[in-house]
Amino acid sequence: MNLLTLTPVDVSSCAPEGLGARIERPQAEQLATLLKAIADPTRLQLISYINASNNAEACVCNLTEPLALSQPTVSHHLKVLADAGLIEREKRGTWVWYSVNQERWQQLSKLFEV
Amino acid sequence: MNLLTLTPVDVSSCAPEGLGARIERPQAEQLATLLKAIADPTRLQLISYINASNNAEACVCNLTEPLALSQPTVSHHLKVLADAGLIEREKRGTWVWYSVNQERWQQLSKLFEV
DNA sequence: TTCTTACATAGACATCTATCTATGTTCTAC
DNA sequence: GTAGAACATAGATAGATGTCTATGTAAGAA
Repeated sequence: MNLLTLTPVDVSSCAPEGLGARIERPQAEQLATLLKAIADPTRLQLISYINASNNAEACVCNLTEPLALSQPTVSHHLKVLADAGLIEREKRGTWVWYSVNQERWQQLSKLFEV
Repeated sequence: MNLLTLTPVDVSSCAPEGLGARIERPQAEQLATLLKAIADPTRLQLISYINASNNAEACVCNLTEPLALSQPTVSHHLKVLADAGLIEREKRGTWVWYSVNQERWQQLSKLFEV
């Protein structure tokens, strides 16, 4: 089974009332998949490092050293975040630049307004 | 190692600027522990079911049947949520009533205001 | 006391996941 | 076309986790 769905979950349509009303299993699983993407210390750091970078974007090579992780491991985590729609990927020459999808984070924020 | 720290993380002091500024490993691990508590479909359903109950509280016996899970499994998930400070426990007679810690959820909401 | 009900804890087990090394792919430069 | 740099993918492995059954604990009723 895939770690994450290929089409990122739309929080607002999948749980329009947040967690204030009963959500059924399929919606709960979609939300959990999205939340699992951020429920990891390395990925939280990646997000914060990208946000704190120039133009709020960073390439993989800028992230491996400060996190003291191998390049494939960082690539793996960035893929998880990208598959969840939380960050965006843009290839420019040999480099790949990642940036945070702000709209998506705002959706998440609303989910917790119980 | 414990699944969750015994003293629930204070989001606002551990990441005062949310994910807008670099967070270091210890803070990232604390936040991840908190987020892992909600990054599970069963626990998301539990939260929503508690919120949707009378007086926004529910006992274990009210939750096992609609979730089609064994009582120990439900107890386990409620413990994870309680240890993270996301729900509160109150024993009344033989029953144990769980309710959502609203303040804590608001803290979480602010975390995502990137 | 004894029984029953509601819940927690312990231990086992299958699955998931974070990390690594090794290798593939796609650019740029020469 | 060849070499090197940046990143992705594949496969392996140790550790984490969600679920269960079995059992313990505490409170009320008879």
